[in-house]
Amino acid sequence: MERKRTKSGNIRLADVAELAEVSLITASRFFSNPGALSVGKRERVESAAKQLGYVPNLAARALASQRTEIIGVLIPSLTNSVFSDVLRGIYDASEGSRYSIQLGNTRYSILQEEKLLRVFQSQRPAGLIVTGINQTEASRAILQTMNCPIAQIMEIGPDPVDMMVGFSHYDAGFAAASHLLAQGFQRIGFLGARMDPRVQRRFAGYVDALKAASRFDPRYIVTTPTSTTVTLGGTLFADLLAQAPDIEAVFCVNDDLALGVLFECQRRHIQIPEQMAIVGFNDLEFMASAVPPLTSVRSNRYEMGKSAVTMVTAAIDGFRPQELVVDLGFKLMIRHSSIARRN
Amino acid sequence: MERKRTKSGNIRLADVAELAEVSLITASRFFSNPGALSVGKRERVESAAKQLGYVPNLAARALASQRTEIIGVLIPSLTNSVFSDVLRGIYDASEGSRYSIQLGNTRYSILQEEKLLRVFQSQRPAGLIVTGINQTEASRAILQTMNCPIAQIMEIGPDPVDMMVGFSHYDAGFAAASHLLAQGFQRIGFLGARMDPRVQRRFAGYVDALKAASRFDPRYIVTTPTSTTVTLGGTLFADLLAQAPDIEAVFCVNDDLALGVLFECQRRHIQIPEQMAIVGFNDLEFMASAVPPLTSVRSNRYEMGKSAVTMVTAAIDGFRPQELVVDLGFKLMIRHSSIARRN
DNA sequence: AAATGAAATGGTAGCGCTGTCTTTTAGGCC
DNA sequence: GGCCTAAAAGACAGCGCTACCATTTCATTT
Repeated sequence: MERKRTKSGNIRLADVAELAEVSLITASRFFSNPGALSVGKRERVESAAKQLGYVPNLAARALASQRTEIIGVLIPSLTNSVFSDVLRGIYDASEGSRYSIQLGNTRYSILQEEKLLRVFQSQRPAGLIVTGINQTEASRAILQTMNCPIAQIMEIGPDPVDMMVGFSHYDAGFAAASHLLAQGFQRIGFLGARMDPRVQRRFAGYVDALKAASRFDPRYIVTTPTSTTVTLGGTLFADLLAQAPDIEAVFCVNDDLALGVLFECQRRHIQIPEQMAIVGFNDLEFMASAVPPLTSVRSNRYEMGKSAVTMVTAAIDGFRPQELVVDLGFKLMIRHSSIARRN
Repeated sequence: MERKRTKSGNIRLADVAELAEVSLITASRFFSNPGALSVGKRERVESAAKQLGYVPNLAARALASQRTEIIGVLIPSLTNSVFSDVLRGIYDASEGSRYSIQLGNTRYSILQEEKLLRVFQSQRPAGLIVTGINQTEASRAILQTMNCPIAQIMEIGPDPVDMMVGFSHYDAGFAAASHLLAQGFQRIGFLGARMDPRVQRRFAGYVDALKAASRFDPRYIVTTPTSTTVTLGGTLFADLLAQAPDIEAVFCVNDDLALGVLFECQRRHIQIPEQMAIVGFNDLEFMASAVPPLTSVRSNRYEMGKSAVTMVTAAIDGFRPQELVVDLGFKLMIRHSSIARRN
């Protein structure tokens, strides 16, 4: 594989064109629209590029064409497995397209989100995916000026910036609490950690469900701004038991907390569901194989990521979806941990 | 905020320079080396940029300067929480620097890795982080030509492409098995899933430890190429029990499998550790709060990501680390699940 | 006051590619 | 064979920025 030395030492498209004995622009077309070349030239360019080991320069392409093939993605956490699933959907969908993903981690801070948005601005992304509907005023302003399709994911709400894919966390929280009420539980606790906007809406759903049944009591609620762990689930549950020993059931705002509660119950020899019902949120894989299997609220996280990319890429290509707001819903996975003792 | 209309409709550095009444290059320097400007001009450029809402164009910058501030990262999985931790380290470290991360998901395929490497080539990244030491020949060749600092992470081994941060999975597997042997367990099973190169090296460590103690028996081994889940842990354990009912202990190649084994034992009323000892791998957070707490091998995943970025960025800036291969080690976290019944 | 050198500023030429428009060639029809 | 149309190929300018080198400014030294 002999190397042509050019001024800069890099192999440029011009070198390929020269070797293939075609014009620069014809070589360029080979990469953007090979069908436009005659068979002979197509083959010549192809073999010349291969022979020289030509690698296109994306920066030059972006500058000349005034567009990129980058989709910026902003998520609040990398460790939370909820977002791993969303990301997997995003990366899976992007692989089928010509777009690549630029990921930013906001760590649940809307200020960090704003900062990352400014970085994205410099990249001129072709599309954008952001988490949630609680952006700062400045972030909203930036989004408005970015002039590219934008999807807000994880939840749906009023006043979308552009497109939305998610579900109602309020409804999901309401459904979880209602399920426990329907099973005949009366004193239903709430365990919450890292009270981000979506968690708070689940909480609001829980509160309203209990109030509607005249079962609401602030003594049943334990929350902390700390981030979630399994161990924390045990700790919070211990706090809840201390402040409301008569508690019958507990709705955990995510599955890690629920697992922590399960372990704490095992430690204290509390029977599930006979002495304590448990409902989690997200329906991570382990919930179904726990002993006993734990009830949870399943959301279509993978689908959410995938749809977001599909919608954004379609919009980039000029096919804006009919429905700009897509509700992917949720499903209450009722398992042994929340089946009524009486009823 | 009035807008200057230029030919392209975008605000360019030239517009900022014009408004600030300085030359183009002075405006450019404001962003690359503000200290080189006199106070007066610095302020004029700053306010002009702000007034116009100027956003630098990274593609143009990359093209003109012939370098980028992108660090490419290739990992095999987004759902495996091992890599979430590594990624968190990577993103945390990158935030302190001026570099941004471009992430690729290889899904444990070295062919996919090769493909993504070609994509990265087009971006001309300033540095690269790849997972493991098992690349294809072609991938190695690409890495060689990329002419930027490269860190291989997760494990260490012979023949580094450039730099390495990790630990010996063989030693860790050997240590886990040795611990069980030292506790007096004689029939020690192995549960493995998604047998990637690192898992296989852990397995080799287990095999050699048992062979050294003359305790090796292939009947004690159950593996599957399927990807890991908690549920799978239970299933594999059931298979192991079926083919070797006299098993006393089990070394699980990761913590999800170990949790599955725990649940399966609970289901079958098998006492841990009296009737069955369990050792996991990775030491995910839940291991310590399980009932009983589960023994595992802790690796410094977050540190691994962080160090990799630190080493790569230092190398980009011309400060190649003294030690090109960094062994971050591992730590056997001995908990109740593997404490000997006799001894 | 002249000489010196460092700091501050500017001019110019690309970086590698694609959009736009123009020219050439090939193909189809009477 | 001549004419028309479409396909294929090319010329050229310029995307927005920085590297490189040249020039100006100004404080300091003799």
